[in-house]
Amino acid sequence: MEEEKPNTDSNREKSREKSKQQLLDAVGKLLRTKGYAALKVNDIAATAGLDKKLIYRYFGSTDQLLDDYVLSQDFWSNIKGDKVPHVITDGGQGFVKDMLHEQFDTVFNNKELQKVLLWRLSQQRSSLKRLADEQELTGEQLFESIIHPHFQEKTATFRAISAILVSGLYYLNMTTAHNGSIFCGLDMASTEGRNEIKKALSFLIDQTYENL
Amino acid sequence: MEEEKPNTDSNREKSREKSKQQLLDAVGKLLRTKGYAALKVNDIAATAGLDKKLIYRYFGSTDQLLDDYVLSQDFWSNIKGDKVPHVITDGGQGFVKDMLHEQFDTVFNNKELQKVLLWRLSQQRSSLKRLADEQELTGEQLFESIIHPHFQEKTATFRAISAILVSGLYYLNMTTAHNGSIFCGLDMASTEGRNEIKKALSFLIDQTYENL
DNA sequence: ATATAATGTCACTAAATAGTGACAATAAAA
DNA sequence: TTTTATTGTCACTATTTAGTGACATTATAT
Repeated sequence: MEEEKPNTDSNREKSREKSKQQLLDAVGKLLRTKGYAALKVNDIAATAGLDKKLIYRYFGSTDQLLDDYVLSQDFWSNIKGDKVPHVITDGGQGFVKDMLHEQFDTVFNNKELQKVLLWRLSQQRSSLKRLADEQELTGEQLFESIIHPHFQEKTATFRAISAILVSGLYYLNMTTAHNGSIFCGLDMASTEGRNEIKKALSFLIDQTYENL
Repeated sequence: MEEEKPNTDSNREKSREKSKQQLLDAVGKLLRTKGYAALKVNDIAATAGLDKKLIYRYFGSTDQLLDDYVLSQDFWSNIKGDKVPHVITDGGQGFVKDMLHEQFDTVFNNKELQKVLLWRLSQQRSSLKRLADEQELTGEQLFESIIHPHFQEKTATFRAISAILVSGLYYLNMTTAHNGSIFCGLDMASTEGRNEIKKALSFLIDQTYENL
């Protein structure tokens, strides 16, 4: 029977925690390098250099290990809303622009995040759903504290614009990672191509703030 | 040895072609209902009501059957550039808007297309790559014949804007199909939510034509 | 020192999966 | 009618996969 142990500092406890961590790390490594489809018990155990039996003993099931992994990571730490400036005089225009640019680069540079986005589109999994829900919550705070005061009854349209832009960033980066990197004639793997996207983002946000 | 047969109208030929078609249809059905990950020989054969041996005999391999399937479909028929009006007086503003709206609805209503988009993001497969390349070609004609004459040296930015909008439509529809359907607080499965997206698309395109 | 309980290893089962060889049934050709 | 070639069926192999029971090893408690 698996029971919660008091967190003594015994060798056994350390050993157990080390093994658990090795297994969680193996999940991350496989996810980054081969994607969610490669997350199979045998491979995870092999990658961790441990016996798969331990997965069942420590996590109950492969599914639980995967959920534990997802919940243990903070994929959005770079993006989260805790960077909201305290004083906002432009209705959030500068902040939103910066956030989108940063999000675009973060997803580009974070292979694991890309794989998670794809995973989330491909499989039903409660922990991934929860990720999405948490993101929605963070976004909601933003809309309520910054966007709504500025755009008032136009907030819904601003939401739609945000939805399109954010989704666009996700998809473009996923496409780049896997297929050829040309989209609408722009090379999404090149600095020039990506700068065009950033220019476009800035333009669209500026237009929205000026004319919505 | 598999050799090309003259297209006689013999019973054998008909039988063979019927079986091949049943197998191709089974691929489509599985793709629509369960996604690309469910495209396994045993399941395809079972869905077709035929022996899997025939897959190898008629297509050489499962891979080849899948490629044949992809190439046999015209996923973009609803969207293709053959709807370009002959006389354009607004630099394509109306046409581009209509196209995006239509594309948004088409992807939403076409489960198979959604699965193909996901497949394309998830696996390397020459036939899928070719799909993407063909789409690029169609787009290129549009950019050269309509967009460039109007936007001139700003064409690259317009490309970037298109890239963002089109990707956004793809991702939003994929997200809707699989996860919860709330994105940026809008319900992408509801008419209201989708209308907000369309309003936003129109707004962004109009702004681009007026102020880029 | 001995007993107990936990970690970790190994060999196994069972199911799913891809692919193939042998052969029956039958259409077309001789 | 006999021969030939093709369609379609079936049983089989080999591999991969998830999961488990038995047991050795070792740390902790008595």
